[in-house]
Amino acid sequence: MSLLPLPVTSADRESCEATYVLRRVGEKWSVLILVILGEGPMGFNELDRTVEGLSRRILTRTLRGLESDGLISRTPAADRMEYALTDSGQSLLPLIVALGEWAIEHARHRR
Amino acid sequence: MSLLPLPVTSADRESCEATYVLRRVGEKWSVLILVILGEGPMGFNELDRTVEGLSRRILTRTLRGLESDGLISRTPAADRMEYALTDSGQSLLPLIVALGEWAIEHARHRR
DNA sequence: CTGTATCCTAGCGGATACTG
DNA sequence: CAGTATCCGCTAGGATACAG
Repeated sequence: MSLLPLPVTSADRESCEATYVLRRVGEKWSVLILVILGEGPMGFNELDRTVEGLSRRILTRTLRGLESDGLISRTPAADRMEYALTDSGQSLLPLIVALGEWAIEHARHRR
Repeated sequence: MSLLPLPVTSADRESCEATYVLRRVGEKWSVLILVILGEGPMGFNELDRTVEGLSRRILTRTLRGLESDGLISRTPAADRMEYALTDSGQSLLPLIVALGEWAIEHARHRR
């Protein structure tokens, strides 16, 4: 039995819900932000200071992307913006962590 | 207890084995190719015909990428090239499928 | 059958400076 | 504190044509 309809058409791809999550996961900082927020909500500047090498511009865009996918929430708190995982984001986290652990177990042989 | 060292430095990121897999998974066709090869080895043209909307150029690059990550093998067979999942690729597949299933369960609310 | 060569576009990622 | 405005380089993705 087959997981996929073969041949795979463009329409199949467009209709596939999986692609957008995969793209998001492939972004440079998204997963890191998700893992960090997995340890608790944070403000914008707190995130900015926590992740070295990430500019505010990119942080903003990354947060917006995660928010538009419903993975994190963005709520104004007293004197700061607070970012936190949504239930959706919470439920995705273990899968991402599993991917990370897989990668660590399988030493890369590239290059 | 924390999964991460906080703050996260650039060096932490560079040393993290997870990133390259995440990037690969985020590529447009990689996961699809992995899933297809999960059903059995295939030749180049077979793949080309199976996946509609994927040019030979991009197919070549995708295959090379997966190969350089050790996820698929590329062996000359009688009158064709044969691509197949490696053990490494086999072991990654369930995690990818899990991600796909997660995405299907959680209807996107974007846009 | 299995690619390569060329050329092009869009978008990610980033540096730097400015804003309410 | 939480962003925006500009500008810029790199590369993923693709169209099209050619090659051994």
